[in-house]
Amino acid sequence: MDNFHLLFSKLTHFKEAALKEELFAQAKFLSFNKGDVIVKEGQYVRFLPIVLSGAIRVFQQNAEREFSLYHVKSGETCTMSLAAAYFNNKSVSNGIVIEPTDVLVFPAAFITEWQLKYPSWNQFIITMFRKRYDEMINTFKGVVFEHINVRVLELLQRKVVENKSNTLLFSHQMIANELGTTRVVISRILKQLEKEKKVKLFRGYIEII
Amino acid sequence: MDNFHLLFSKLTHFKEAALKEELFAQAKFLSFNKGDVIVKEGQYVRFLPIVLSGAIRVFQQNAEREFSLYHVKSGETCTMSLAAAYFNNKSVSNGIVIEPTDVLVFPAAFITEWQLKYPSWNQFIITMFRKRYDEMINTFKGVVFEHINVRVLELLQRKVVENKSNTLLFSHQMIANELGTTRVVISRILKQLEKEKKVKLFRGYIEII
DNA sequence: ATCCTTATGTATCTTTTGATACCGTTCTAT
DNA sequence: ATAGAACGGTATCAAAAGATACATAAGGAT
Repeated sequence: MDNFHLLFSKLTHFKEAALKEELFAQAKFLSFNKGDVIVKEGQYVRFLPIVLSGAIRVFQQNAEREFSLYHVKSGETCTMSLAAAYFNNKSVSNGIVIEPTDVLVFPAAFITEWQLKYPSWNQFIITMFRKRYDEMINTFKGVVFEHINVRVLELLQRKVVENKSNTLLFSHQMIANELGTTRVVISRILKQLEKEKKVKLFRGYIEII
Repeated sequence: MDNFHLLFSKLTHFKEAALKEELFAQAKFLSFNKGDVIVKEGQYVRFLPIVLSGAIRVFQQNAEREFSLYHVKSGETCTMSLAAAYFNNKSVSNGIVIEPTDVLVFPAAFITEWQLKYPSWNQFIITMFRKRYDEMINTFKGVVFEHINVRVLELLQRKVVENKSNTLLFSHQMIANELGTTRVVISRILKQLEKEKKVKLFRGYIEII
């Protein structure tokens, strides 16, 4: 299978032959490693990324803490970049690669152009906005209405489904960064969950029961 | 000034003459009173609202609490409705009118159709998505990184700017509902702010100093 | 005037979360 | 092998927020 078909086997949203050709013609392929910074809050965004494989974590931070807004996975784009790139504006969030990741990037100008020309591109954009809204509102609800212990357990259960595995390669610090709290708090809660026979703790990973 | 021009004096985003005509042809005018429910979480959304005057509060709730995501004001639309209406899906939030409000509503089908035909409509849609993201992320940051006393003061200061007045007609309960906490907590914090000479408290309103 | 609702003030107690500190263990790089 | 970093456990104390209860006052309706 050549690159063209490999690419579109992962990007099933796009229907129009002309769109596919344009996508292929304009795309730059980029590969990133774990820890690479894609964008920092305050930086200008001039390119729209679409993830082919791997994952990017989009998060907010202050001096002591971080919390995740969402993860961008295969076939998805980052609506924060989209909203910024469209107006040649600054990013309001940070994006960092959390596993080896292949990305396509497109110059921002095409976002609008293709929206007007290709219904499936437009649908892709709106679908992404919708998906991120849903994710953010759920996170929001968690933060406002739930205690951290509940949020930790829900996060773990969600990841079990996503990863199709009961063993999650998370350090306590990573969980703290997802949820906007500190490592000590997470360790305390995980220990309690272990007492309740809901998880088993190991160095560098957690088993959900 | 006839209705047509009155309408578009408030909706300055829309440039194309043909779009204006279509908007006018397809729109239904609706008037709401304070307290009217526009949409409830879980309801299907089949129409896109654009506010002409007044304001709609979009919020989440559980058994005991509420918190606001954003307010939809003159010239704006609700991106939550947009995302839902586009896919003929259910609303993930609640919308309630907080002052007498005039609204235009359009059948959902036109959202896409006009996006493909009219660049200024498309820009309007993306602008709204961007604006709501910014608002939600700021709220988000507040919830995760700031204590409630800071969030209360920031809310009041923001409203002073928005309303162009140092006197805000807010009850303590309203502030609690904005921020996702309880009346008692807000009363306690406001009293503290009063001691610090940052506000003056009255029945039914607050003066910001 | 009387009753009812809404708004606010405040005290008390509990729970949750945060901050700090210190420890031992495991892994990695040299 | 050894040093240093990353990881996790836990104790102690402080602060923030929540829950509950009760009181007073203002405003509206009849």
